[in-house]
Amino acid sequence: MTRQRRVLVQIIQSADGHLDAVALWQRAQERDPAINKVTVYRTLGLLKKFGLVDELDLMHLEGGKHYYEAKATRDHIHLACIKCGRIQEFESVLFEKLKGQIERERQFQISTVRVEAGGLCDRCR
Amino acid sequence: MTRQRRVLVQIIQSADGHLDAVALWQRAQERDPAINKVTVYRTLGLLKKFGLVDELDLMHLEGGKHYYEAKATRDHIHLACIKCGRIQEFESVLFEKLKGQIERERQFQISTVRVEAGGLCDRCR
DNA sequence: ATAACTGCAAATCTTTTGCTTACAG
DNA sequence: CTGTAAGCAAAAGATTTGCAGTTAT
Repeated sequence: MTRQRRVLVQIIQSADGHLDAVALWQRAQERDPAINKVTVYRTLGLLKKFGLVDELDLMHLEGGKHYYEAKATRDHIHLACIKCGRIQEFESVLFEKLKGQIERERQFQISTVRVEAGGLCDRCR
Repeated sequence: MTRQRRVLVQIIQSADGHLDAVALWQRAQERDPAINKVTVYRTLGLLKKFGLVDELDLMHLEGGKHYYEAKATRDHIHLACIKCGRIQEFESVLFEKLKGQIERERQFQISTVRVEAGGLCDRCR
C-alpha cells in the first residue's frame, strides 16, 4: 500500500461521478504532482482484478475510453442519455432476480455484471 | 449502397460469433482484398448509428476493443467466462420486464441496452 | 534485505481525421 | 452530373511494456 495507491483509491471512493483513467490521473496530480499516468493504469488494473472497482463504458458516448467507479454494495444500472450525456443510475429487484436466474439456469458464477442503456432521458425526449 | 458495404453487412449478418473491427476487416479482405480498414470503421459507425448492429465489450476480456453483432429481434445478455473466454448468450423475460420498468419509472426511452456478465461458466467453475 | 511498486520513455493498438480520387444513383 | 463513399497516410487517443531506480514491509 503506497502513497500513490492511497491517493487513487480515495479519489475513486469519494468521486461523485464516473472517472476515466486520465481524469483520475489529473485529479490525483492535484494531490501528488509526480504521480504517473502509468501508475494509474496499473492501479486500476489491480482494483479491477480484485473486484474493488467496476469498469464501465457508458455506451461509448465519448469514444473508446473506460470509466471506473467504486464497486457498490448493490449493483446498479447505468442510463446514458445520447442527447445530453447525463448518466443516471438505477437499482431494481428485477435486476437482482435476473442475476439469480442466470446463475441458476446457466450455472454461471457471476463476478461482475454491467447493464448500460442508451437512449433519451426524461428531459430530452 | 456500395460493394464494400454489402460485403461488410453480409459478413456481420452471417457471422456466428462476435467480431471486432479488425477481424471484420480481415474477413472482408478475403472477398475484396482492396477494402480498407477505415471503411470498416466508418461502416460500423453508420450501422451503429442506425441501430442495425450492437456494440459490445464482452467485459474487455481482450483489452479495449469493441465487438459487433447484428441487432437481434430480441435483446440478449452476454455471459463472458473469465477463465476460458467462452461467450454465451442468454434471453430472459425478466430482462424484458426490467427494460419496461426503466422506461416507465424513469421516463427513459431506451434505444440500446447492453447487459454483460463476467464470471465462471459451468465448465470452468 | 528483498519483493513489489513507481516513473519514464517508448511501443502497441484501436479508432479518427483530412484530403483526393472514384463510384452510385 | 453531383453528392456520397472509399482509399491512403497520418494523427490522435488509450493502454501496455521494458527497464532502472525507489519504497514498503
